[in-house]
Amino acid sequence: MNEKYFPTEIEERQQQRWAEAKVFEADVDESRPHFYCLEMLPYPSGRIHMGHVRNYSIGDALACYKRMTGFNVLHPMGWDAFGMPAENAAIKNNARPDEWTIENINAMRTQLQRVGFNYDWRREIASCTPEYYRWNQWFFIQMWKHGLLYRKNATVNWCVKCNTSLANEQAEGGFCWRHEDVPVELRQLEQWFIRVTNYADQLLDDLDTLVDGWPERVLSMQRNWIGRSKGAEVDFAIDGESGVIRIFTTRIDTIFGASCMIVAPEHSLVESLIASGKASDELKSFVEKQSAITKEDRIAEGTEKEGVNTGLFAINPFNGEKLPIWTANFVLTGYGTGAIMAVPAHDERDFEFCAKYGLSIRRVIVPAGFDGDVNEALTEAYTSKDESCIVVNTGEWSGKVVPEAIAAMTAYAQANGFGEAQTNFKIRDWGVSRQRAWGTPLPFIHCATCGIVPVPENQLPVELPKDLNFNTQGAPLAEHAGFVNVNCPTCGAAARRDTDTMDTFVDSSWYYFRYVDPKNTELPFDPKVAAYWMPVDQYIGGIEHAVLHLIYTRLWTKIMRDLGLITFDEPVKNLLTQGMVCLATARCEEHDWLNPTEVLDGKCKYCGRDAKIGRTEKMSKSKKNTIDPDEMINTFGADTVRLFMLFAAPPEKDLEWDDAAVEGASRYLNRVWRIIYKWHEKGLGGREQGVEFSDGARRLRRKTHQTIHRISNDIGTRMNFNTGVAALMELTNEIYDFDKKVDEANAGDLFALKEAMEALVKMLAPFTPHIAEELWASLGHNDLVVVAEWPVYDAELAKEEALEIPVQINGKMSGRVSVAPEIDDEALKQAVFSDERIKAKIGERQIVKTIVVPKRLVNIVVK
RNA sequence: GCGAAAGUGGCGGAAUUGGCAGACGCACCAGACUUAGGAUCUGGCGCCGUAAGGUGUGGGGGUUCGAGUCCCCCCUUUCGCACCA
Repeated sequence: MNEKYFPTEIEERQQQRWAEAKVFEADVDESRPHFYCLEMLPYPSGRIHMGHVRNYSIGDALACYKRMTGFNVLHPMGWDAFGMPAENAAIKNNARPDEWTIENINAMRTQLQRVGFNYDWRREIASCTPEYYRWNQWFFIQMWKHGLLYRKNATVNWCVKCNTSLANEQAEGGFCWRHEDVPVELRQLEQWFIRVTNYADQLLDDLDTLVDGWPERVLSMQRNWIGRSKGAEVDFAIDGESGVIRIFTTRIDTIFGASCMIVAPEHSLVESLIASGKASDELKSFVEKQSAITKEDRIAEGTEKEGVNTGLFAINPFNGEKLPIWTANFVLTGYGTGAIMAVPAHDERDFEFCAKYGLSIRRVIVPAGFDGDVNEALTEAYTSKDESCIVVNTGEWSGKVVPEAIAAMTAYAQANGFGEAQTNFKIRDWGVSRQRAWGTPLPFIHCATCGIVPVPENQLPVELPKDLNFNTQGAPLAEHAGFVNVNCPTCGAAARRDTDTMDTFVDSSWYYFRYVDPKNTELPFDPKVAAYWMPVDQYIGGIEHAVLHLIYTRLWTKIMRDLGLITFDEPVKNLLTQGMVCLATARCEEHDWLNPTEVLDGKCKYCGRDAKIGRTEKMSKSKKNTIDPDEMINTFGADTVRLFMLFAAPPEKDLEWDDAAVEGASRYLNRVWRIIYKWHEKGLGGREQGVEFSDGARRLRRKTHQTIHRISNDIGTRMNFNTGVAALMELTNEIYDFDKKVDEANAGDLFALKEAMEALVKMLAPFTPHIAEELWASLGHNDLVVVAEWPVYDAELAKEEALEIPVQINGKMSGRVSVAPEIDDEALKQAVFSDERIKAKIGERQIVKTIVVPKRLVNIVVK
């Protein structure tokens, strides 16, 4: 053992020992409980960043702890290796995307290995390999056969920077998910879709089974995204015309309050009015104007409601009333039927619109016990969602409470053939085609006679050609004759391969199923092996995937269940969304974003202008507020970096990088090293039975066992690594205290010291495995600490010898009494009332009552 | 606007069920050792006060013997959703 702690040297050595001993390799073993610890796989961009290090340090600590407490732990890592940057690099540098990607993977794997993460590298996967993506193709063919995949000409989101279409989830708020400043365009395109809407109900309802294991934030984001709304569709006949307007409403009970109908400017009714020349000039120009505005602008906050009367009338099927038909900007074509009935009395938007255009307002809902005038003019919409509200002015349904009226009126509409119950969702089918070349080819062939024909399964994978030409205006795949031209598998005639590729979110929808059986050539995975490991016990990753990856992967699980591969409904039992790694930003007028080292005394290093230190923000290359993990590891060692990240904040909170605190973490490890080095030199002797323990030794043993108890809870149950580290620091401080007064001739003292140090080193292993391993060897062990048995908690030894019971008078702290730990309430009371200090404080006052919280506190109420 | 989470020293954060507020660390202060220290060790460190003591978990009210924790109102911050019919 070296006197000084040299992290980089020991880290490499210990990593080698682990690799040689293959201790992180796990296989099916029915004799032990199993635990699947999973972290979101990285995109091989070239370098790992601090966000990765944090994410993986959390998972690594948990995996190590679980392994040490007897679990068979699956802890894999892989690469989300298809995607745009590789293709862009190919275009820019005339490189090959596969080579670019593999180089990056190799570099990043080396980096991850330098941090010393305990992965089973045998199970590594890269989604860009044919061995992997052939199963994407296989899944698509199964989905096609089951009617879960279809092709349709549709309006899709298009990002000009990505030069491809995007799924709705990837175009939230009208901007591309990869390019936050690039608004998406709409294009008409023939596309592949996965029938998500078949699963919308399940995706929503099953969220209820995740409430204990998933953050509420993610659940509510998914609920919002799925956006189920239950209501009814109702047909309104058009006065003097054939055909009907079908509307969607969640409040059919308010239909007697309808003042007008409003259709979207794109509605077929408006189109046909214009086509037949019956539209007014005002209507025509309004529609023209609206079609020039994007949906996002049209529904942006503060946009005034505008509309035009079409001149037509609709007949309310419930009461025969004639209602003018309007078109307006706030009615959208993409939701419901693109047409609504406007009920101004009970909807804020409708109120605003009808008030503006002087349309009548009729109240049809009142609160329970309402005793005012039903026909008195409302000054604002009455929108109470209270189920006890009563329907009025509504013919035979008047007097019913809202839920009953909705049920009865929906039934009436259905019975009379002009409506039916209907559930609407915001979530849309998943558009999975991408017009890019670096992705999984779609395994379909377009034949002039046979239509769309799946590639026969025994011909999978459909491999991506390696000799694509990226310097072309068109699509590289479509221009590759060898790829495109093929014979139809059914009729044998000349046909064309589909030249789109799959959304890369397909790859990540099921990658962790592949880890359980990564070499399988018959199926994506062996259902039996998956049944052993899955579902994932703990998944750890960023919040940014709340409605992207995390909804797709839930969908995929349900599809795989329906394909008979698995039997469970949800893939992930527990989800932890870790916070971001942040750092202060600095900005100079001349040189834009500055690295903190480029700022000297608040001035830009280059030009001397004031450099404003801004707020802390997520580390990003563009803001130049990044810290390179490799540099930090070179300076402090991987253990220090990991310790800092786990200690500085609870995992779900954002973490601000703090150089001083990193040094603090380093100082702590040096402190542990020093005390163990000292006793390594002196020798601690062997364990001896039947020794007498001094007060100090008993105290240290107590702390040791209390710490074992605490940290097991902190890591295993609460996943609060920060308090776990704090507990280890306390134990270390206690060891230092004891070290000052230890009697080297006393076997009990040496035993207590050794016990404390061994426990400390073991408990450090999940956080700082390298130094723990090195110190474990110094303490005379030949086995590996990262797979050693977790220290055993002895409740007897952890018990306090005396309790300091706080005493309150009228709820105010007034002193303490020291009593035996097994004291009963009566004896505790006596001890308190015989305490001179307490007696003096009570003085002449009369004791009203005394509250005793057993073994914790006494409160005396006096007056 | 709706919904959720949060607000504790100079800072990051503890306080597991309503029971000693501020664990642990950073920064800072004082001292020791040293040729030297950005090493190490010892001590201090919420605020007011020399002290005794008082006061204190965003603000106000409440429940309770007792509230950072529970309830009501308000303020602030962050996040999500937002003409969704």
